[in-house]
Amino acid sequence: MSDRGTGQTHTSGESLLFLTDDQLRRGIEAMFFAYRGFTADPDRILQQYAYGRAHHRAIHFIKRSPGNTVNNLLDILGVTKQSLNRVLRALIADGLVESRVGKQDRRERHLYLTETGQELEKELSEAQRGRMRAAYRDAGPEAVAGFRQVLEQIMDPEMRRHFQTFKEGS
Amino acid sequence: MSDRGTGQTHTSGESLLFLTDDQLRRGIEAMFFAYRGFTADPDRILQQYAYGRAHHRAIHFIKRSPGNTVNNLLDILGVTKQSLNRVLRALIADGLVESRVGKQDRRERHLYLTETGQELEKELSEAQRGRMRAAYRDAGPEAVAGFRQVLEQIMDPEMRRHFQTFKEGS
DNA sequence: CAGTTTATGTCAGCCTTGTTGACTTTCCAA
DNA sequence: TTGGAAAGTCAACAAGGCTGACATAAACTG
Repeated sequence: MSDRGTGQTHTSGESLLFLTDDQLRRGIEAMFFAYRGFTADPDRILQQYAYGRAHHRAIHFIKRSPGNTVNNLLDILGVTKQSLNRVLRALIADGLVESRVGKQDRRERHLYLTETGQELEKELSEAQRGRMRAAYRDAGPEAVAGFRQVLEQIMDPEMRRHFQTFKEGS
Repeated sequence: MSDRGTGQTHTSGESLLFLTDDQLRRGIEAMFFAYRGFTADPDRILQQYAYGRAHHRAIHFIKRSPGNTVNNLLDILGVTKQSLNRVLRALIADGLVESRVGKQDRRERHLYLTETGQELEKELSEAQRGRMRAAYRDAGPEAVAGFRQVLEQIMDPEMRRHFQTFKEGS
């Protein structure tokens, strides 16, 4: 099983063994298991506040670019406005997010974290960064560069747009 | 924001700029966007069969180690037996998975893909591998090694056990 | 052999988070 | 002034998590 021709061949004398189906399968499983770990710590925290991952995602991207419109957030998160709205309504009602009417275009709502929202964001992101920091440290800077490179290639091109690519130098 | 002390320091003269909160944030977002791409192709296929990601995961791990018991699968997938059972029931009813009573221990059920199950598995994994292969090829073997290293560090230790580590050499 | 533990399955009910469809309000712009 | 975009809301539904309770069969243990 899984030793179909693809990837077993060689081109231009370079070994392409890292492209075998079995290597790809390992990569796939690594993504699966790692993503579980990646979300585990924030999930535990969110439970205490009766929130879910959807709330975390909204909080994260509002923190990243405060004043973002709902439409923009919808595009980034890739969910329907009804789905996002339910989450935002809860966060606004609980005083974690503030929705301000746009000044140029008063149809738009610009989203900001309140003080309380900042606090939860910090708690969540510190937990998540803690794990990432440990992983980065153990793997080293070169591995991290490869990690980021591969992840960026896995993304849909439209998502790569939202992902502010790390430009090195300086 | 996000320029707290951690990671900005230097130890033993080595630059630890890759551990800044901002770099970590980028890694976190990369995981988020990449995971979306990672599941996008199989998701599209599954929709045609009225299955979901949960079915894909079960199919994947039954394919990976045929004859696995339900308990083992539960451990790998990290869901409740009720949740897995719902999925397995559908797959068995649809003739994609076969459940055989254990020979040593007749309480156990050993799971196998049927011919039809193999076919769907192939369709799903070829789609998913296609994206991974392209990403791997574009990033190159060294980036892939780093990618795998970091992912393995992100996992929970218990999950690392299930993840058959790639041992290089020959 | 009796009692306990283990593996599995199943029913019922709940929650989160995604979906679609329909409809309203606001308001910009042609 | 009218069309359409942006945003919000209501309703209904589905997938796939969860807990709790319970049933069965098999294996294990004293």
